Amino acid sequence: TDSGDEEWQEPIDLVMHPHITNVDDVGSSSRSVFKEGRRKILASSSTQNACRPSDHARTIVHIDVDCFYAQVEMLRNPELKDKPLGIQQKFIVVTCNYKAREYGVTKLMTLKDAKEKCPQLVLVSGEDLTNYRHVSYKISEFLLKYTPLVERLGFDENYLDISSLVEQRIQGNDFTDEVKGHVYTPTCSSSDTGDMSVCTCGCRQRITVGSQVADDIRQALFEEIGITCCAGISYNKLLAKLVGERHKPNQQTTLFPHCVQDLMTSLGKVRKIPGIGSAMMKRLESLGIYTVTDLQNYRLNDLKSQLGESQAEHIHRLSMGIDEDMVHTYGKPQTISDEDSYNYKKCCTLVDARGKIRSLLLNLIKRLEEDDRLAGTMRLTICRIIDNKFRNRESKQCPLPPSLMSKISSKADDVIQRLEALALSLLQKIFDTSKPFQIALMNIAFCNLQEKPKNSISLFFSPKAKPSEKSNQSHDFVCKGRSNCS
DNA sequence: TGGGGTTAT
DNA sequence: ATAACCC
Repeated sequence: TDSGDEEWQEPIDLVMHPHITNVDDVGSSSRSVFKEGRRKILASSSTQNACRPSDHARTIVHIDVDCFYAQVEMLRNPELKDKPLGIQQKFIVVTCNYKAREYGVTKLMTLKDAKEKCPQLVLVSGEDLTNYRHVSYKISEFLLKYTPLVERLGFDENYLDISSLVEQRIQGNDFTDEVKGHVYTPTCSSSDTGDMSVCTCGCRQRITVGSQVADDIRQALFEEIGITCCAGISYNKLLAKLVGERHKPNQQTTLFPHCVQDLMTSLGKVRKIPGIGSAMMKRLESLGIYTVTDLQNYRLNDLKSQLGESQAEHIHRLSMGIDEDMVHTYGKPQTISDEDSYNYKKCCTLVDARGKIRSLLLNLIKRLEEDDRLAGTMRLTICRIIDNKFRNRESKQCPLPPSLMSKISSKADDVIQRLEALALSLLQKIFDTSKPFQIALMNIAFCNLQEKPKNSISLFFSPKAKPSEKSNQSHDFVCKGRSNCS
């Protein structure tokens, strides 16, 4: 990167971005500051206060809706607003509003525990996700008004790359020097001082303006849809997500590069890093790695020999707050699935199984019709109970004949019967259904989703379609998705 | 624990 | 097809 700088030697463990070649982001004066910052890395190997301009070029916002399901229910029925509210799925309170949290109700608490904490708790069933899904997409589509770079994570989180919006505001002098909302300040014993003057590259201004954009977005989201959310603002997805959680609910927090090390250290356990799940956590524990700091200080080469090169490098970078993953524009979903779980002995016979399959399919077919695509594949996933122990999930899938799928409709009973038969044969493939069994959960998924062919013949027979409008509009939607552009 | 999703191998 | 990850 610094070809003209001969005295500079990159410390081997801190070669973070071998592929980054462009530093055109920095002017000539800040270029020396850049080097200054990197010398600091040499001075104390555990800190990375340096401004690394290419890495900091983006402005990313993470939007996290406050207790999403509860908000949707309160929107639908305002009488619930001032009551403690829990959303129930089977015998679990999956989430609750903040009034309920005052009583000590938490996410994923059993019904029994929740009622003990809060006897007046109002419960709404949240097993049918239809309405949540609709509101979820309404929110993502609202966010698309700001930038096409919106990525969904679950139903209630979105990443936005607002770099160009920020650039516009800077060019148009449409900003101030004040950060909107909270600024993350050092909380733990890292060497980060919180001294803003350390942050001297252009990202300081971009992130500041980013906080102003985020604030506008959150206000507009509340005015237009009535939903409150938290936002985290920084220069990559990892940091935006992590910092947004610092002030909840309905607040936003901004993170500048000079406090990244402190934020990462403050997480404590490696499991707190999004991307490190329970399986990776166990592997790391077996290596004596428990905290983010442990992971940062572990020799990268040793980690590589344990986890393989790509995984080792990935999580090692995450531990330092480095994440170059781009914001991927969302499109239509890749799978459409429906699932139900059965406690006790609700699903032990073929008749039971057939009934469960049927109701899953009826639901799915409606959704597939709304989606307006054809499913190329059907997958059945189940979870069995064998001598009172939950087995792992098992699945089988099969192709769906296009001739069958093109006739799909909630009214075409013969098609439904054929799908039912196919699903049952998938069940047979998983285990011998003539022997006793107990199924705790079934999931049916339609995947390999393909846009319906819109050729001149179907256009001709389609009742509402006007040929003149058709070619334009279909192009529009096909290219919104990620995988159909070939 | 529930009812969804995605990506990597 | 499974196993990891996310909410």
